[in-house]
Amino acid sequence: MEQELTIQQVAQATGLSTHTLRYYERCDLIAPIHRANNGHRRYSAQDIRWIQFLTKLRMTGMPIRQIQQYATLLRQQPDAIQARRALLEAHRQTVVQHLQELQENLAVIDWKIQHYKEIEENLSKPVVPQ
Amino acid sequence: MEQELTIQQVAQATGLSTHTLRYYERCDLIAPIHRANNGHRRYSAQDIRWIQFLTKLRMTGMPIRQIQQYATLLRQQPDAIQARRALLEAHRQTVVQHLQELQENLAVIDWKIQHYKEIEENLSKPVVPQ
DNA sequence: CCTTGACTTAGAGTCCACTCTAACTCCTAA
DNA sequence: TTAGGAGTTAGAGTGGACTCTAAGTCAAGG
Repeated sequence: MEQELTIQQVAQATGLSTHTLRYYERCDLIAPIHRANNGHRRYSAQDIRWIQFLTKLRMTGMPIRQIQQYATLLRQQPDAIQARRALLEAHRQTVVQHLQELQENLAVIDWKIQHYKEIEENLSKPVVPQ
Repeated sequence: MEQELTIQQVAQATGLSTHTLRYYERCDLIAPIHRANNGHRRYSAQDIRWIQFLTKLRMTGMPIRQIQQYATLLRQQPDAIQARRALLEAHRQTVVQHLQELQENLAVIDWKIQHYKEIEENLSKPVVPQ
């Protein structure tokens, strides 16, 4: 009943390459994956949920080191909810800050684009207006 | 009258290291800076304005290669306003997308934090309520 | 039997953006 | 006149996160 997926299927499902999936496992971002008789990896639904979440952590810029810590908490102290929450909240703060910074810088770029538009318009005006 | 700044002062003003300032110049992100008699760099107000803007481009994730292109347009075809605008608008789009992605992923992280909070609350409740 | 193709591993290579080093030149103040 | 400090250069080194390679195993199909 337990549907287990091959590394290819997981790559498809998560958008990661098979290389990256193995790399993450080597780095302990992912706990050792269950193997089929032939030694091939078989990912459980659990595994996939975790990989999807860790991808979100990566995409928000959490470094591998920190994800390692989180993953370790998850595996070695499944009861350490507070520690996990603390880690996520710290990360949340840096993401919020990064977002703000991005927005501010984007505003400057927008301003510049607007500025260029105005110049372009003036250039296209007839030399002697009216 | 023209206040020209030393590399140290520019580092101070922009938050970049002197190393990075020289590196940017070597990579042609910054045009060759005017030199004092002793060969030391002297940055003009213009230079500083450009460095500040390029820092915003970097902080929004524009790769060095692309900033090189923009800088080249700026120096070699000061009239190519349209090309510059096109470049910035393309970048703008990727930033907007990245922002959106960040926000979505942040929402998932927030949700997880919330989830942990609830678990913590339940754990702290008396075993036999009421 | 032999090939094909999906997997395995350890380890090497790549890309990006810095960041640092070593050897050197000047200038100034003790 | 010499010691310190701020510059200069070319080029090497670093850190992070992949990404790829080579050599091997194994199962199924022709």
